[in-house]
Amino acid sequence: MRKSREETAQTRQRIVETGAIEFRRNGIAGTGLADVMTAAGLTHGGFYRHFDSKDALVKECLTNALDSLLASIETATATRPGRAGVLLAIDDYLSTAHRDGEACCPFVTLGSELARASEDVRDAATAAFLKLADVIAGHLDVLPQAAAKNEALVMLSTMVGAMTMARLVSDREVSATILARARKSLSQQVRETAPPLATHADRGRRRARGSAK
Amino acid sequence: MRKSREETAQTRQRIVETGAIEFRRNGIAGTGLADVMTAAGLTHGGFYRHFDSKDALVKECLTNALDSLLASIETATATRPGRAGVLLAIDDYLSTAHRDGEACCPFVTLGSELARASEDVRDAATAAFLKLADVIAGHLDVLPQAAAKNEALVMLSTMVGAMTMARLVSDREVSATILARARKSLSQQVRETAPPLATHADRGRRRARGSAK
DNA sequence: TGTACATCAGTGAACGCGCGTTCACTGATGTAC
DNA sequence: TGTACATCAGTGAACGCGCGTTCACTGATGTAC
Repeated sequence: MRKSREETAQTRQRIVETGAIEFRRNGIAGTGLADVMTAAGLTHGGFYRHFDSKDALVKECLTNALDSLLASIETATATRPGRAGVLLAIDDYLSTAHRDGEACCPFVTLGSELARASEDVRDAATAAFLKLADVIAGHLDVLPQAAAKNEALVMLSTMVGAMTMARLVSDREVSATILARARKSLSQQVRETAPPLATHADRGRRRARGSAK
Repeated sequence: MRKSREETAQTRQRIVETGAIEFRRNGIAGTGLADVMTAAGLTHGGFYRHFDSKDALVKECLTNALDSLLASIETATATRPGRAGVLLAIDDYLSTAHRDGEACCPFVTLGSELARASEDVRDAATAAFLKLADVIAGHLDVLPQAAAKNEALVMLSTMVGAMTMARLVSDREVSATILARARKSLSQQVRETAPPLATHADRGRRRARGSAK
């Protein structure tokens, strides 16, 4: 039953992609290797031809999921220049489609489990989180990059927290409200983003919207 | 070996408190009943004299943990009137002590697992989250309560998200940065909180800090 | 108040089950000549 | 290019282990008279 090199590589990829979905659906501890292999159309015995251990699979699946997340946020931000791109990414992330989909953010679907994962796995998660912050920060172009990255870290935290709560809450209406208010709050935050010393444009905008008539 | 009614009640309480810590430490799926019972100084066989199932224990432990969280936030907010109390609660929650302690917020330590928990468990979590939002909203007294509650939902989401990321990140410095920037951002948000139509005091404060000079 | 009996908290062994991992085996693929 | 052999992807059974749950048993507590 030996398979060709190409087929082997495809099988391996299929296991990773299946696992990336299954782990997010049922959690790391809640997903057995047999579950993943069956979902990938295989029997569990062949698992160790492709991976050294469950943890090795978890790491690859997480990396796969994080890459997808990064790609989707890069796509969204790239659609429009500057802060407008960030607004789009926020609305995508904080959508009910993202909440209910099988590709939901791994920081949300696996968040509490990742805190207890192996150093390897946590390193991968950390790197991806910082890369995400860089992408967001790159579009907060009215700020110095150091300040923008700090802003991005908080914005991403709000996104992860809001999605986490939107998923764990048992009331659909509350869930939708959490997402909607987080979208509104973050959008406003992005629009109000301004460098430490106000620019001319910013001063005009602030006066027009805020305290004056 | 029968115990007195008082002893029995104490034992039960001890199991719940031990479980509330163990489940947060190792996750729900990662904590066995034998682990909890041993940590409570008992053998696992006696478990079913106190609870119907693991899920029943989980529910009680979660409720216990959520009550503690609510109490700590109520205590912090009650220390100072109005928004100053909220600032205190934010700093408490987003501290490294809270991050590293055994009483860390269950939305953080169990977040992704709770999304897959029984309806019972999720109902309890939902009620607690809304109660927390009410406590925070009650102290955002410059806003109408409906608006204040919406603000509170987003603020709590940011707190949960920032703590989640601070725990899962493998780099201690990044972890501290996430907490620090979330504290700063939320504090500023609370201080800038203003009713839909700016008050005199607010207008003066905004002019002094922002665009003028 | 004292006595006899029923109750039941806690112990420790056992249950079936699913887990991660290993292994003998199969037969198509890859390699060496 | 063709042939002989080695490799190895995948199967299905088996491994030891820990899980949630059950149970017979013990003996102190609670209750009834």
